[in-house]
Amino acid sequence: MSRTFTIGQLSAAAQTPAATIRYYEKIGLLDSPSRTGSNYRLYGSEDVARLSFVRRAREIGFTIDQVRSLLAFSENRDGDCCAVTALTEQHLAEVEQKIRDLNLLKDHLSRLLISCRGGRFSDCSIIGALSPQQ
Amino acid sequence: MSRTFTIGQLSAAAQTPAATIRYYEKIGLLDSPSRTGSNYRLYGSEDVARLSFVRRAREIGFTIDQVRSLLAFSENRDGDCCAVTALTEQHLAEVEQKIRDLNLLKDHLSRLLISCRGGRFSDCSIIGALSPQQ
DNA sequence: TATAAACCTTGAAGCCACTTTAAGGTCAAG
DNA sequence: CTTGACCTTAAAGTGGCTTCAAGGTTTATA
Repeated sequence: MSRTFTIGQLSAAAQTPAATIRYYEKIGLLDSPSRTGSNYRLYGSEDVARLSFVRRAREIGFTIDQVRSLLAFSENRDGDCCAVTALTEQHLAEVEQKIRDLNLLKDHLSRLLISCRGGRFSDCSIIGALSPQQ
Repeated sequence: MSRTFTIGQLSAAAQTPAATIRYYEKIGLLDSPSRTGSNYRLYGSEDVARLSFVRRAREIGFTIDQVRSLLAFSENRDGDCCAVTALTEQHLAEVEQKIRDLNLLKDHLSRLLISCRGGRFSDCSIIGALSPQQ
């Protein structure tokens, strides 16, 4: 027989704030747990596993909707793994695009800083670069 | 004498949706403009310049609060440029941190994809990596 | 001149993924 | 028996907008 957890214990076990757990329940990402006589939420070990899964997927940047899909996939052990691979590939492509965008931005900011030789605002090349018609 | 702009014309001139212009006015990033007899907002060329400045600063990732500071700096032509440089350096540091984080994430996702050889969900190494106690 | 299309107005709600606040009820330790 | 740590809920706040609903105005066309 498995032990039970209050929301605070689940929070500690799955490294997730209690408010976030309630939020996940509210949006239907986690099932409503049973309650004690005094209306406290009461979880089991399987809830720790499920929430840890959610937390890890979120940590590596999947959206809530993607996590919903991943959870569904993970609970249908006979399905084909391709759907998971496709989701992950799509996510990877988005991450790579973000990296490209941020590298362009980084170069832009670096160039702005190099061009700036100090002095007054009226001479500031950063302000100048943001101002129109220059 | 400079020409006037309706919100739609300002929107086109500064490449910013009208709803965003109203939002910027609401949060005090842009001044309330004068109005026509029929209560339409009426802008001048200086508003095009100011909004273009805001749009460019936002495009390179400054927060609204940072843009507020940059605007204040740019209108005080006698001040010292260091404040602008400091803001830009701080922003650059944040961008560089994000790039590092995303590169770690990218490597993590790539490794997950390489390890996945297809098959059923029960064999899926991606699902496995997200599940606890593995 | 009628009318339709394209503009403008406001306030409020929606987006994402939470976090924080307010105002309480419950439980274990000293 | 009271203090403090836990739990409950609903609602509002975060950032930076976008979208919606329900109107009023102006311009182009038939």
